[in-house]
Amino acid sequence: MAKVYDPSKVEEKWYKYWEENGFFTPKVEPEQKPFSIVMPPPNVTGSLHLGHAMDNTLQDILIRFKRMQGYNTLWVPGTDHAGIATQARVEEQLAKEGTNKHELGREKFLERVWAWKEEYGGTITRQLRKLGASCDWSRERFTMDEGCSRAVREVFVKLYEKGLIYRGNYIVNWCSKCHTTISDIEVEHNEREGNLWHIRYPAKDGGEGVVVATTRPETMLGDVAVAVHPEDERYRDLIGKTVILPLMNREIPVIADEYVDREFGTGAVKITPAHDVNDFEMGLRHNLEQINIMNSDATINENGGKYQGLDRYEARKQVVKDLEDLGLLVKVEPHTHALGECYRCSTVIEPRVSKQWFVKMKPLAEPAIKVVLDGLLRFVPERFAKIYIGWLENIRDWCISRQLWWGHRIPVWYCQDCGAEICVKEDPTKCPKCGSAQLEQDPDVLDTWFSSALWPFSTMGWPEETPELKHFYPTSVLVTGRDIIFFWVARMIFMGLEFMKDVPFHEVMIHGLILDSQGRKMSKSLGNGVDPIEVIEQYGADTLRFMLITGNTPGNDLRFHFEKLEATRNFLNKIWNASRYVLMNLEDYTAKPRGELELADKWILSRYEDTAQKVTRALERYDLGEAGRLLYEFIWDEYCDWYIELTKKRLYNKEKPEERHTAQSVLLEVLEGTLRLLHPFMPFLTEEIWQHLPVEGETIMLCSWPEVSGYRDEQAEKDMRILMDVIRAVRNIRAEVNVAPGRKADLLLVAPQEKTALVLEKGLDDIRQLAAGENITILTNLDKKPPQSASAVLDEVTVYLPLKGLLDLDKEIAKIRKEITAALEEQKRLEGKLNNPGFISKAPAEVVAKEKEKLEAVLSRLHSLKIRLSDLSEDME
RNA sequence: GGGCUUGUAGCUCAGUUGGUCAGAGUACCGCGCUCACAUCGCGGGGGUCGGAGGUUCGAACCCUCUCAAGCCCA
Repeated sequence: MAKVYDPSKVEEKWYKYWEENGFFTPKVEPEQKPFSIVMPPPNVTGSLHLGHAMDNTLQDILIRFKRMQGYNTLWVPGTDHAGIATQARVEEQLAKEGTNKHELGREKFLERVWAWKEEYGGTITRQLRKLGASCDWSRERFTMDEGCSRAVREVFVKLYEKGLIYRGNYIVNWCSKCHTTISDIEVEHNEREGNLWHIRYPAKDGGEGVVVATTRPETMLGDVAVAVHPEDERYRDLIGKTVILPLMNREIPVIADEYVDREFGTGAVKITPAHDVNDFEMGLRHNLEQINIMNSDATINENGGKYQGLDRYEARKQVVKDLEDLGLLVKVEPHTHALGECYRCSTVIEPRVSKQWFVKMKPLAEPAIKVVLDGLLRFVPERFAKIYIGWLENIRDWCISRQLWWGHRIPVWYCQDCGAEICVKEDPTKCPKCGSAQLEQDPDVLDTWFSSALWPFSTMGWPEETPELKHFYPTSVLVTGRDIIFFWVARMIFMGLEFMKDVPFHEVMIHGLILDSQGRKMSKSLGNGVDPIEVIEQYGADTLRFMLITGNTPGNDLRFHFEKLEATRNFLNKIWNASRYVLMNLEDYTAKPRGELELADKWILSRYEDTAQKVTRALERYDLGEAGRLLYEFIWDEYCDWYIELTKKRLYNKEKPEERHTAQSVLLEVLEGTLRLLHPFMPFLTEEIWQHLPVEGETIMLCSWPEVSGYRDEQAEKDMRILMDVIRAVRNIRAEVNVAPGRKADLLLVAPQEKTALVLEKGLDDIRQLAAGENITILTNLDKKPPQSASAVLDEVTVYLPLKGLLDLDKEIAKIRKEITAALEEQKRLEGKLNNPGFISKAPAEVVAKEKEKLEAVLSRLHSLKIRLSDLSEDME
């Protein structure tokens, strides 16, 4: 084995081994307990980013953990057809070729998209393999594949028949660049600098009229009214009057509506029902006309008079200029306001009235709220449940039609003869009403999230009643980022409840985002993104995985630092080298019952057991960071820094083969168990090492999870602590008085308690080795004054390191005095506590006992310190 | 405007239901290439736990207010 672990040499090999041997692919075993996850399908257009890397690492850890625990484990991977994104890619391609989708025609265009998907769509799934994801690729799905499409069709038709899908003329969010409608949650609101233009609308009767304030002067071309608050004194007389819309010279009424905010602007607001959501609703209340003044590319249309053909922002400039010329522009003031932008391309959204398909949300939302309130579906961390519920309680109908070609086509046909609307599972050939064959299918496709909402059951074969569906649905847990709770999580829940009559998963584990080192979101525009594949190439997948899940707590964001990666890589290397040590000393090892255990053996076995228990518990409550931390501490601080060192004397002494064998056996047992605990986190490293170990089996990933045996040896842990404290104390003294590490030193250890002395006696060799001691004397009672020494006073032991005239007495005395002061303070604090009747009567007995123990320890130490001080003082004389 | 999260050592973060809590990694300082590892070992300095008040025998941890940063929704 090399001195340094090189992940690039082993990762690909093991992944291939696992995948080719079908280790990721479960057989459906109805009598076994199932554990299943559906992977949030990344966009086919995408490549892996750190968010995916973290999300899938979390899932892989859970899956590998449960697999080892013996669950029948299924992790379904797949990709999403990503309507807008994918279509845009192909359109770009066509543009380069000097053509466009309209020249190609719908059918040919879709062929191109499929071809594109075949060629580039595999990128992200290849990258997931590099990450080590143990998902079942034999069940990989795509939201546009045959099965998923059938599910979409089934769901649409059923919802339609139930009256939950309808077509209506409403104001929707239009992206003039993507050229499609988007749903409310696909709109991002960002603060932008703008102006508030104050414009006078003169009265028809020649009066002053009214001044309105607006952030969008160009929309006045579509104004149909001016609204004021009914109780606004300023405008009371105007209500019901008519004003003249400048530029268009249209007569429009002044109406009263409570929606108007008197404080904002002038208190009078222009009403453009076709281009503003609130105006739209007010328009319905007052039965106002909707005048659409824009084309789909956000240029002014024929309803905009002389402004026709201008882009909306050009039109704005022109309108403002013309108003100014007319003397109707009263004032302009700077104003920041939230603008709706397209989540994909950041183009400012244009509210627009058009005929779209909607899902009626109220009836679907109610049960989705209930399952969470009833605890049938749990969010981890819990606080995300509130966000989820809050959203569903205020939900508006879901606009599901998109003006794209790539996606699930809306399964509705219109009879060209009788006008019938036909929605059926199989494509119709003639109108069921009039028999006409003149049918035309709706040109739009469905929102991509419509199909992903079905993911938990569509991937398992629904609407067929497959064995997978029966066994693995509901899935166990969904792991995803908090940014798609609305887009995806909520929709899966109500669809699952509606069509499977059961939740799609029992728990939702929400994790945070990955930020750059300065705490900013990673984004293309900032150029601060980090490519996980490059990280994997440089540091290995295990290092990336471990780094992504440690150092933070569930639900919180994580800052990405290369220093953290390096620290993790070093940890991997540490494990590698600890394993090397074990392996190098295992040549003559044979598995047979071992002899008597030493204190160190009992100690490490007990610590291992404790670690295994805590790691298991942490994983079960989805606290993966904590589990990783526990393993880090156990491996580095306990197994490497102490246990390995403590075994050296036995391993390097071949004269006592039995003792050597015992050490080998415990080293191996603990290492092997620890590797299994570590495997979900670092699949590649653990497999590579495990394969070198003298153990049975095909792969570590199918080994059983270390069972909790309940073995703990409190006494061993306590005794070991004494030994460790003494060793640390000696090292400390040596460093303080500058005794070269290589130089041996004599030691005098005084332990008043017989049992403590016995522990030291037994640990003599260990102290000698780890503290570089030469002649070590252990006494229970110091009958004569010790030689000139540097010393350390512990609770149960006083350590002397004789220094034959080298000692700086002043310094030593000062040190002891300082310690006495500290000890006295602690004594005071503890006594104060124990003399407090409130504490004695109200605190639990264990706590009181603990404090008493502490006091005794302090008193004992204080006693030793005083003796020490008087001895030193005598030396001074 | 409503809601959520965060504010603990120079930096990045832990701190499970209030009682060895004041921690880890990193950075920094000393000493060491001892036959697993210098991607290392040993030792060390460093924080009035954002601020104020309250509950309690006892608060980084619970309550109120307040300041700061970020996110979501309107």
